[in-house]
Amino acid sequence: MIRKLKEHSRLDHDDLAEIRHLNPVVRELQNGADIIRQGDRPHVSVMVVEGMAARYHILPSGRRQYLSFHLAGDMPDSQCLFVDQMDHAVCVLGKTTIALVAHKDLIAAFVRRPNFAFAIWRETLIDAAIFREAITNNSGRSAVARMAHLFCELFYRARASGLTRDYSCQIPISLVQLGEALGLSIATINRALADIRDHDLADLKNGVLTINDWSRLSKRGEFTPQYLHLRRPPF
Amino acid sequence: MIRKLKEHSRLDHDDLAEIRHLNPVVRELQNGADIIRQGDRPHVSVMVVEGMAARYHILPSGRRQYLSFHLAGDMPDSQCLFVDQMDHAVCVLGKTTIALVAHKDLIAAFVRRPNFAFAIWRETLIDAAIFREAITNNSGRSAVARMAHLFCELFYRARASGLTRDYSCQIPISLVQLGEALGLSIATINRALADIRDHDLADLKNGVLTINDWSRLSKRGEFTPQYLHLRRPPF
DNA sequence: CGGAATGTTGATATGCCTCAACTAAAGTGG
DNA sequence: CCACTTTAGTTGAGGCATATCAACATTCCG
Repeated sequence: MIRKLKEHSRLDHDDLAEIRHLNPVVRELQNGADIIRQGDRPHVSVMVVEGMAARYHILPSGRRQYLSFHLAGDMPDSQCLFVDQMDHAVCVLGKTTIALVAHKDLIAAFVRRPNFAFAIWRETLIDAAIFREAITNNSGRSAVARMAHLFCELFYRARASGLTRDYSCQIPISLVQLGEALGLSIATINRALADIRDHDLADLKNGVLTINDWSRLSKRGEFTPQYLHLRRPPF
Repeated sequence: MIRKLKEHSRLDHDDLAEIRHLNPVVRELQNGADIIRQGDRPHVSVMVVEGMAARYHILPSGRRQYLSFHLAGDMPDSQCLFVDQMDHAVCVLGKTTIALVAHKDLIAAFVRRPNFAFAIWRETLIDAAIFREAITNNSGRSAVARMAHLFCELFYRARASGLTRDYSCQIPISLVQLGEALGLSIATINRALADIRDHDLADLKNGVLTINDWSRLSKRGEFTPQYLHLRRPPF
């Protein structure tokens, strides 16, 4: 968490002490398990320790819309710290370990160390920037461009967090989930992935995302990483 | 601003005093004028006093993607309080009056009154919820449903802020802008609006949105207002 | 009064969806 | 260990919603 916050914020010694003083409960969850459901009134906050998590909406029709994906170090429910009721759900992808901290402990820490609060606040604002980018991605781009953009974002964030090895990282997302994230049918998803694979841009197989040509892939997806607001970009 | 914050947060006497102590600069802008551009490094924060504002992305191709709309009382750039550089732009719709407050004054107030900070933070989280809803809206719904949903959201928020008269409110958005918000061509927008009009659900004409049948309109757009997190829903 | 911006409508093209069949891989029980 | 089921991925054919292009009507505004 500290590493993650330092990616975008400056924290002094007392801030770090305050953070180390929080005492989280750690839990391991199986692939697909929900951390929080739509409508819940959570009193704890979640951090991903290992694995991935994702936010999603459930529509009246039962359709699922994935909203964002979260890597180790992310707080996938930071968005509900100051909001009574969940307007979306959060689940894990693959076997995932999470840490839980009570809201009241966090808020007490915020009051003592405003700088810590501002760092988490900034984190929630970057999440919002990612949402905005998703609006643009899913509204105006072709299937292939959408997928390329998502791959770029995931790989870029993974790399910034030191979760990549060479040009690969663990992204245990199925094609169905990819479709539910990008607002495309599974048939289209498959063909778009085949296209990206055939052009030697990238590949997603058995939960591993591999980038073959970053430059062409990011061009294909119109990916410009400013919106991630990282202090030290990995590229 | 106080009225607006009270829609979702509780503030005590000292918080209110702190807010009244801020001294904003007021400016009036003409239709379409930019408040902030993508790439700017703002050191002031903006509030809409009268009229409307909108966030948008500019893509390399020149295409514009509107991300959200903001009514009187909203802070359309709350999202960049703790972020160095704007990843999106903000413009006004129609003739609009805004108030500017320096970031450093706001942050000083946050440190003195954490509760005020939490209220603004909550405001930014509700903005994020609106972004999430836009992802879902633009990804999975038909043209008519998207438009119905947007009309519902705008009217609902306007009503919560006391900006409606009977079943009408001022929404000075052109069809082109509607298309750039919903990710649809202008031809489709026009036909979708005609459909909504012909079914007597709502109408948007000369910058005035009129709701004719709230129940059927909200059904058509799958509109469920929980994500707006209002303490006292207007319906 | 003229020009620009905005809104309207029709014809055609196309990207994506739906449906359906099939293959491959992963988990399950005998 | 193998048959059996389930889940994930692949591919083709046809239809439909929306894009694109084009012409025209209307309103706004100097």
